[in-house]
Amino acid sequence: MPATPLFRRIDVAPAYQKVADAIEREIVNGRIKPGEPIGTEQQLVEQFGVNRSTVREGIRVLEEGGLIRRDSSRRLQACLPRYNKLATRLSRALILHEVTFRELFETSMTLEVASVEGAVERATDDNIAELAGNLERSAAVVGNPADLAELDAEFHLLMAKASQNRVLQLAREPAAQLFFPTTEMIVGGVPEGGARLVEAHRHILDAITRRDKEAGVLWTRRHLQDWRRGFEKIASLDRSVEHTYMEHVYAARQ
Amino acid sequence: MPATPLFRRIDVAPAYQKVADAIEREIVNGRIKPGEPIGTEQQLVEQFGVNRSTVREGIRVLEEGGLIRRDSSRRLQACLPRYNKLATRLSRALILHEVTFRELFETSMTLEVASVEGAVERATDDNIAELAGNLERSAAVVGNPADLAELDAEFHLLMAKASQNRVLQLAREPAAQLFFPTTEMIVGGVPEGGARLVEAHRHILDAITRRDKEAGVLWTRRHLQDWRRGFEKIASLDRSVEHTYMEHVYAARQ
DNA sequence: CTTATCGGTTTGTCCGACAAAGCTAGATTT
DNA sequence: AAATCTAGCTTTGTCGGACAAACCGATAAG
Repeated sequence: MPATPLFRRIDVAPAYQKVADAIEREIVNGRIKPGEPIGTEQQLVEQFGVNRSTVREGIRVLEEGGLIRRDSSRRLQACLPRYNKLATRLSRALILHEVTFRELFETSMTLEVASVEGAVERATDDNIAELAGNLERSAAVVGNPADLAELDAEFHLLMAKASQNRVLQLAREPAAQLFFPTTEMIVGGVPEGGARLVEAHRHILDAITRRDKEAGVLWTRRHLQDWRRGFEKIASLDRSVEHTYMEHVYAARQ
Repeated sequence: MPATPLFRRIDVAPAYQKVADAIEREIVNGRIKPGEPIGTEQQLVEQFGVNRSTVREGIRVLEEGGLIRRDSSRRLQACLPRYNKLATRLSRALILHEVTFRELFETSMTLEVASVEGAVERATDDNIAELAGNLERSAAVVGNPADLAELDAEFHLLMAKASQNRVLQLAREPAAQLFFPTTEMIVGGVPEGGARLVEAHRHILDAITRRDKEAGVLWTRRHLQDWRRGFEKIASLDRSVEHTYMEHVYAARQ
């Protein structure tokens, strides 16, 4: 064998991958727009000249990647990758990498503060109405940790939406998916926890309405610091998210 | 038919999905550790009692999700989802959602500042050595926009790594993948652009070494503001990333 | 000790088939 | 004529079996 090979490994991507790539190209280039049909499996079989099993493997790849989906009648169509579907996989990755709540907290602090700053600058009346609706519902379930935790997650999601920054929305989602499920156990474990949470939301929304960035940031920080204090009463910030979930969150649900 | 149905649609996930879910569960809760073999397709066929085509569709789903991969000999094994593989999907999603460079810039500013703060607090000697190595190589190619752009992206990646915060590393990657490819055209288009970039990196690294957070943040902001000024000379911040890439980045490469 | 050879596995692909669910259009009822 | 029903066609999800190419391990030959 020559010291330097004359030919480099010729890379024959498997057929199902080529099928997936070909369809992906059409979508990413915009030749197939979101919502438009891709065609039936049989049509793809004819167009690509491969077996239906092969086509189906390619379809699974794209489906999991969020580029195509099946509509109500299971026909294939292109779609815009939904953030939270992708974020779910990222959250899973974070768990497997055994990140700690300290990392999660630090990053969420950064991203939530950025969210509120954006929201103060650019929230529309609709955004504010949505936040107000959330606040109202939260106030009504202040004694119910499970419902309140869900509404808390929604509040922060709406705040990110109000920032009108989709990159930020996307960036915060994986961390948020891991961060906010803990709210339930924290609110439940601290007396007055629910009331403090709603109070903080009220101040944040007020700051957004008055376009008062300083107040918005201040109350967001306080709100998250509250979370942190509550968390440290029941678990260590430096243990992995995975272990903590195993012991507290999942345990509580059984 | 009764006005309100007595039973709601029972949701039978397709078999390939159940296969994927079952394997995913084993990996996520640690019964199969990264690197461990999953078994051959035939074994999975026997264990799940479904057809091989069905198993293969499930495998595609997990493979695309980054939870399993095939080693050199194509045997299946569990693996840790690689951030940047997932980040690629997210970047694609951002393009399809037609985000603007303004959103990208704003979020990157937030995340890079958070990175440098973390790096100032927690960078190890190894991190600093890596950054110093990058700086040295950058200084050597200051006149070559393409190489310099690549090293710039690496510098910021190393900075995130030095923050010791994996959640932050993950959160910044999708934006970074879209943000930094533009550096080349900016450095190339502004006289002294390369020198200013290296100078900024030098100050940032210096601040990290001296644990001077204020200076680190200051120079990171300046560095990104430079990028922004350069960018605005050649394109609008408010146009979508997709269109801008079409016109500038891809065009320049042909 | 290296090279060559040869089964046995495993993957990637193909073919053909069928039940269940959805859709369509003609037939039937009101 | 409009609404409803029904039967047939289409499409998906799943299955069984098949085969070539690549890979692995071990044994035989140089």
